[in-house]
Formats: sequence, structure tokens, C-alpha cells
Amino acid sequence: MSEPKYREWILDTIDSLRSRKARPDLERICRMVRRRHGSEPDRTCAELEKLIQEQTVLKVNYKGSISYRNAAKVQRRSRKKDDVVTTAGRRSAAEEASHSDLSNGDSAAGPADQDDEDLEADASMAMDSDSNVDEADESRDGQDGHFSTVASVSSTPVHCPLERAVSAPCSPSGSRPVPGHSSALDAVTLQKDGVRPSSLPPSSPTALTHNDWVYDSTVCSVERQHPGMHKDKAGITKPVTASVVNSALKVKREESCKAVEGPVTLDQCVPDYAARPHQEEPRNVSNGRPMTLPLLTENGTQFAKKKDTGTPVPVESHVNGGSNDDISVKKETMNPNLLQWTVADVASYFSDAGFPEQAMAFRSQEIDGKSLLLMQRSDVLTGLSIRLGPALKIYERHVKVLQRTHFLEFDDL
DNA sequence: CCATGCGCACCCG
DNA sequence: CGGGTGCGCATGG
Repeated sequence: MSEPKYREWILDTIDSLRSRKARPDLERICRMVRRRHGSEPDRTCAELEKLIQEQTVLKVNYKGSISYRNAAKVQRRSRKKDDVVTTAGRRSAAEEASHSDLSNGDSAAGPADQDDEDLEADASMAMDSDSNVDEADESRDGQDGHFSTVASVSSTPVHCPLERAVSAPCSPSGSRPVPGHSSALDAVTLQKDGVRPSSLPPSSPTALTHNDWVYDSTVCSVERQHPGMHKDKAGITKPVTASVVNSALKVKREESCKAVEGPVTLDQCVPDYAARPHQEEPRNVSNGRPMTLPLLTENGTQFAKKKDTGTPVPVESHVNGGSNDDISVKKETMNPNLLQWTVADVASYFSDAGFPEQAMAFRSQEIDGKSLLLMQRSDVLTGLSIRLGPALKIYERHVKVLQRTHFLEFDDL
């Protein structure tokens, strides 16, 4: 999906701006990429959106304006120097943090790393728990409240990368999304400091306007729930909020929600994925995807395979201790047929499984479902340039399982 | 005019 | 305190 070339350019640009102490905002990023590589701003913008979706880049609202972060660098906590370099390049460092704990999302850095989606989910949850919406009060101008968080996506309009990128604020010149409203679409809010555990109410639209918001919904939906929510894995409650939010934003597409099958509620919870078209594309979509929902698995389960559908559903994982309470919602998931998984699906799966860093390696190597089925132990252990520990777990607990499951169910193919 | 460099104020853990 | 962020100003081409 995202062109590696662009990924590198954009990440380098973000890093560069950061080192210069200049805010990595859309305008500067587009300008610098154009200057350095000749890429059109629109294209850069489109690629940036993709990176945001992949969580390679995090879109955050910091001090009242939008900033982009190199997810890999979000370090927050101790990072060791070691970063392993993944093939992709140096961006991996962060993940380590992720393992440790996603909870924080703090500061600018944002969210916790890249863990993808699920994590995000939980990350968000975590965050919200502490924080919640609202800080509106003061925030507005921004003080720095640091930012909120996470984000991802973006928003706006559709994104078809190529086609429309334009709509978005890409244009270098003045278009910056104003904090607030206009971009409301995109933005969603979240905030961190404010904290109010319970929640949601305030969050409504108005909240958006205030400062921090995160972009994207992916997370947002989830996030604002009060901590308590975690518990219910089913996520029952969440839906509500989420929906609320969405509606407010108008971001979502209802249809899509429906599309999803049955358990609607859940979906709603996770609306973002489901809901937004954008995301879909990249991720699940391979084809007409019917995704199954995660049936509420309990935490420990790594995969839930639904026989009916025959799908291996990647459920989240546990990364840290297995507590997934939070998440469980995982995206409902991917296409049941591994053969139809795209590179993004694979990366997303591993991120969800708790290996965000390694997921990048899969993505860098362009491993899609078909490739995954062909991978052998040695490929996983040595072909991805990932550390042995995670590689072993990935192979034994995921690759092998997925392959086995696939062949059992689709052997005829 | 534009890209950079960076002091300094803020904020968080 | 240490660390991250980014405004605002200064500098250099």
C-alpha cells in the first residue's frame, strides 16, 4: 500500500522537522517532501493518510493544531537504544514501548505506539480512563495540554488516495485545517487530561472543537468510555458512546456499519473500522469481506475460529499480560480467507496480536495472505530481520496456526 | 522568501 | 529533574 518510498520520505521529513523543532504539520511535510523529492503535495498528503491508517504516522492534535508523529519514534518511556532495525528502517524503536504497556499515550508522543488497531483500542482506553474528554475548558487555546492523542486517521473525505486527496487540507499553502470545526470531520476528540472518568457526555461535538482531539476515530470511539468499560468485553456499552460520537462527527457511515453483519452493536463500537470507508479499503477489504465479529472471546484466546464462517479471527492478543479486557473488540476482523488478506491485513493482524514492530517487517516485506501461507519457519525467523524471540512466537503461535487453520478449512483450494 | 537553527517556555511522569 | 514539543526569533542562502 503505501509506497515505501513515500513512507521513508514522510517519516524522514517528520523526523527532520522535529529535529528542527518545527511542528510537523501537513503544510511543512508536504512542502519539504516536495522540495526534497519533488512529490506533489497532494500525493504526499494521500500517502500520509495511508501511513496514518497504518499507524506508521500518528496524527495528533497538539496544542491546538495538528501534528504528525513518527509512530516509531514515539518513545515515551525508556527506549532502549537498541532499536532493532527492521528492514524498513529505523523506525522501530518504539514498539518496545508498546509491549511494555500501552497505556500511556501520553504526550505528544502519542499514543502508544503503533500497535495497531487493537492496541489502539486499548491504548485509548487506557488513556481515556485517565483522561477523558474534556479539558475543554482551558484547552482551547491551547495551552499545551499536551496533546491528546492518538489518532489516526483522518479523515476526511474519503480517501482515496489518489483521487481525492485533495480535498483534504493538503494543500500546502494555506489550508490548514482549522482547529476546530472545519475539520470536525476529521477530528475527533479526545483528550487527555481532562479527565473525567465517566464520561462521555461532554464529549459531544462541542468537545471537538476544543483542543485536543484526536483525529481519527478509530480510536476515539473507543476511548472515551470510562474505564469501567473495559470490562465488558463485549463492549456493550461502548457502542453507545461511540455511536454518539460518530454521529456527532458525522464521520461514520452508517451503512457500513450495517454492512457488518449481525452483531451490530459491537460493530458500532468499533465503528471506525467498520465505519469508515477509508479504513476499510486498506485493511479489510480484500473483497467483499464479510467479517466476522469477534465474538466475544474471552481474553485468552488468541484466535477464535469460527467454524461457521471458518475464519480465523485474530483476536487481539494479549500483549501485555493478556489483559485484554479492553480490547477485545478487535476489529471484527478480517477476511476469513487468508488468501485474500492484503499486506495491510497481515500487518494489522500481527499488530493486533501484539507485535506491532514485527508487523512492520511483514509489511516491509510485502507479506500478504498468500505469502503468509507460504512462509516457513526459517522465513519468519530470519527472513524478516526481526528479533528471534518475537519471531518464534509469531511463527509458532500465529503463522503456523493460521496456515494450519487455513489448510484445514480451505484445503480444497 | 525559504530553510534552518535554537532559546525558551510548557507540560508530563 | 529529565524528556518531549513547538513558538518565535535569528541566521544564512
